[in-house]
Amino acid sequence: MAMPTIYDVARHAGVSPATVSRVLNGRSTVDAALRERVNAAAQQLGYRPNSLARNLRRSTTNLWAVVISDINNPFFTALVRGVEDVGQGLGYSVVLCNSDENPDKEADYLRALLADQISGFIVSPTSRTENLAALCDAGRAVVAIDRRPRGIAVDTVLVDNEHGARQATAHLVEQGFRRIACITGPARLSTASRRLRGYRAALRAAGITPDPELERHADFRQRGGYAAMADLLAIRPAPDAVFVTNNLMTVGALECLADNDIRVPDTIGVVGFDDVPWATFIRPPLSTVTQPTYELGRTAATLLKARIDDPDRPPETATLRTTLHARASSRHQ
Amino acid sequence: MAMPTIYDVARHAGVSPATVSRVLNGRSTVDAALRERVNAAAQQLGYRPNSLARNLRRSTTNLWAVVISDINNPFFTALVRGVEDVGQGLGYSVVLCNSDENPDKEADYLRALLADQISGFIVSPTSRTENLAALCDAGRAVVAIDRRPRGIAVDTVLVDNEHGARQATAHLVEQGFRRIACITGPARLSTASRRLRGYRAALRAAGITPDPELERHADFRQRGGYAAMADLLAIRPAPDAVFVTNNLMTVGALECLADNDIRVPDTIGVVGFDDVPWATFIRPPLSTVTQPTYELGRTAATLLKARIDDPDRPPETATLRTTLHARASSRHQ
DNA sequence: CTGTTAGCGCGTTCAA
DNA sequence: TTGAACGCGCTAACAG
Repeated sequence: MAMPTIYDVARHAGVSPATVSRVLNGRSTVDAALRERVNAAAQQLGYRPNSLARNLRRSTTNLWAVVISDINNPFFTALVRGVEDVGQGLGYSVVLCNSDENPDKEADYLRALLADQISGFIVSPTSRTENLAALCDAGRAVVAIDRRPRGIAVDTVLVDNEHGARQATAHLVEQGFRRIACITGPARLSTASRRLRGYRAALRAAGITPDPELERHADFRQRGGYAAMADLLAIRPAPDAVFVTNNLMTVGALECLADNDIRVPDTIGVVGFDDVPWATFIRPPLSTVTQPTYELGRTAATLLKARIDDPDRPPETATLRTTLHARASSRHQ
Repeated sequence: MAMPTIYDVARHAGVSPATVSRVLNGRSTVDAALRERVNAAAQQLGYRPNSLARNLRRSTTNLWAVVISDINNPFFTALVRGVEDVGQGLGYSVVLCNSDENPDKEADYLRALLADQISGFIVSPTSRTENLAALCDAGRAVVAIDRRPRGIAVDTVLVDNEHGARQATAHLVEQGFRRIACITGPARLSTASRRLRGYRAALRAAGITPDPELERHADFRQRGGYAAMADLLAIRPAPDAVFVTNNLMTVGALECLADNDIRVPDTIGVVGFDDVPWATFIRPPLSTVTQPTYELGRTAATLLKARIDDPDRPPETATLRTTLHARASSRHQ
């Protein structure tokens, strides 16, 4: 029942363990006949190299860690899928950790993972960048995703948040909305501030002065979106449209509007950020700015692999584009 | 920059590596003064045991693998969260694999993971149970989740699918619907067949003979739900209600109804299975049968730990209850 | 091109 | 109670 070792295979094939190792890793060239015998023996015994031993020897693992800040957010899980697909293809397994946007939790995870000889990290960093810096100092391959870590040179994968927010807001302006509100995330996160900046830029470009009263910082979660929307509804004169800068807060905002029997888009036009599966079948269908989520994950994985293969390459930032899907929720009557 | 080893700590504390090991694992009793010195040295050096070496020596890992069949399904990701929370608390890391409902892919993963010395498996098994059986034969701790693996004794965590389906269907009957259709999953999956069975049982209990024409087997995904719904709409006389047995297919069914301008619940009443974040704010709010998803994960993790601690305990099946949330989508006019 | 040897870092014998 | 020595399974040196 015990798994066969490389010695079993060697004995079975009448060669030395080193030769088996060479055949299995294809590092060095081995005589065709021997190679054949080794492969046959391995096959026959159902041999699989013990990755613990292999990794101890190589002092690295075939593990990648993805540390995201909200496992309940489909944006992050979709992204992880992109990472996994690339990672699997390259022989890596992926472990997923949920920092919950908590720098201490993030620090704990990273410290533990550091000891686990994890070979690569993909992190959506919390505001505190020391954690990430510590990883880099320890010489680990690191890619930041979704947010730009401040003051530290590391491979990074982002979307053009400012552009996406500008698209969304300009679309609302075009439709004829004038008092456009914005619900964005915590100011300390680059995603939140960039999207807010894009929103403001689009307004200015249309000759509208951004009104601070119409801007709300919430928590990127459903509850926060709900509260911010409720808050905005109390303003007089009321906003006639709202741009919500992530998926979960959009759920909350829509829930709030429904609870208050406010008609979309008649009373308030809505554009959300991120894709949601129900965008097309709710009534009215929801206008969204979508991120290439899966592609973000793939890109991060690719960058990570490049970093692992060449630790000295200059850090790179990949910026992907968002797409505006204009639907009925933002149609001006 | 290299991480300190147990030898470094030993030298620093003026003891032997064996003593350090003993202190750190608390197996054997060590003189208090020495223990103190060792702890101080470890602390000071920032020592973390190399889990590769430790695990090679112990020939096990601190890794759990969760093999689910659809990573795009929030049901599974929520479940994984429950597993992770318990696992982390016990010192395990969790790797996530996506079998995509493909027995071959499942087999590949499990074979690979077997070689990785993974200490515990939580699997939502595809129809083919040999894969699971192989794991058990190899003496690994295994818990099946969501589906009942046929012909193999293994710890299992389920919900009472039949009960949940009966609840949903009985509720529709109570509301006055009479031609109630059911869109369920692939017949080979116990979840799909149990839910179908519960649906039929509820109809019979109400004196309605189940009509095979109103039963559809789809793929538990959005597209399949859409197609099945379209299919049902062509039937004459048309169904006046539909029970959809998972979240993704419910999205598809609702999308189909919206595309055809069919009013819910006026023309067709709808009850879905699984919770969805948008259930309450779409119009009409969606009636659902929800599973205690997170709790399912926690339960599986707890069972897994028990199995690891005592490989000889008799296999156990935990069955959790569903909850019916009756909302406007199933209100008879 | 192949075999022998050593050691990755740890936990666990066995003596003392 | 403590330390010395060994080996988990593998791969990278080094010889041959």
